[in-house]
Amino acid sequence: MPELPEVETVKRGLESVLPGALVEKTTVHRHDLRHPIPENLVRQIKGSKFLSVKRRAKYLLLEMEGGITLLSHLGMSGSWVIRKKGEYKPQTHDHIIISLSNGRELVFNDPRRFGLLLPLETQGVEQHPLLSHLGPEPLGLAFSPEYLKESLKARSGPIKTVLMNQELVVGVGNIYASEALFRTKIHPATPAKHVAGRSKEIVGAIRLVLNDAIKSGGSTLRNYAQASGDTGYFQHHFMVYGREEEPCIMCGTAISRIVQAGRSTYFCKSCQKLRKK
DNA sequence: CACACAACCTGTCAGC
DNA sequence: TGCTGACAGGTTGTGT
Repeated sequence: MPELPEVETVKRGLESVLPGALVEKTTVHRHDLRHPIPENLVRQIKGSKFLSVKRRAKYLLLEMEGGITLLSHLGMSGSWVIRKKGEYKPQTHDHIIISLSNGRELVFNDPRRFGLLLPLETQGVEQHPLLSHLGPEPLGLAFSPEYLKESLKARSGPIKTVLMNQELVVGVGNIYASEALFRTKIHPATPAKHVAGRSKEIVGAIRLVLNDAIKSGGSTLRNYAQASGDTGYFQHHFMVYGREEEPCIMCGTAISRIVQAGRSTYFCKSCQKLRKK
């Protein structure tokens, strides 16, 4: 489920419940996620209080008392869900269950196990190898038209793939890259350097799409997106993603699907013409 | 260096 | 009904 809007939605859900809660008990059913969950995690956080919930790129950072931050990533299929104790019915692929002092349970479920949960030292956590190479936040000031222009100038790869590179800008994944490009009328296969001059539009479109999606509680395709168990509804606002063969909302032309770097890209071949330079 | 691609793992769905 | 292949919102290591 997880591009920036979905992770931001989960973050807000956790934020309303976690701060101030103490860890009473942690159960780990499976350790073998993308990185193995350290054996000492359970001991390490027992009795500790959650202080805050932050998001960096598509990562969640659960800051705890005692200088520990739980770094989490949802991968392709991960979810954090908060449930009232007693109402909890175990699900397949529930890998971690953290029982809290406020009558809730925090459950990490992840069928494909591309997700991540690592206890790190809060001090200098941004310097951790998983975070240190990340580019600017797309909704922050550092992601400026000037910055993007400079970044695109040197890249010959297709603009859609380049926008998904987390070293250039974080949080834009397969759905929102297609959606943002449709709004700029740029063909997804255009060499990035050819549209460096249109960085202002691209920045604007990315911000617009991500903000709209956050307002909608993210997109829910196959799994629950929100910590409450509710579904987001931005999927109903997709203009091109997943709409192959359906009419373009602007011109009626059938939406196309191509594969770029192994991922599906959706676009309108009439609205988004591929032009040479 | 920049880019394409496979791999990681499980579930679902279309087609035979 | 059961099998097979394609595909799924991400990231990383390897090869060219």
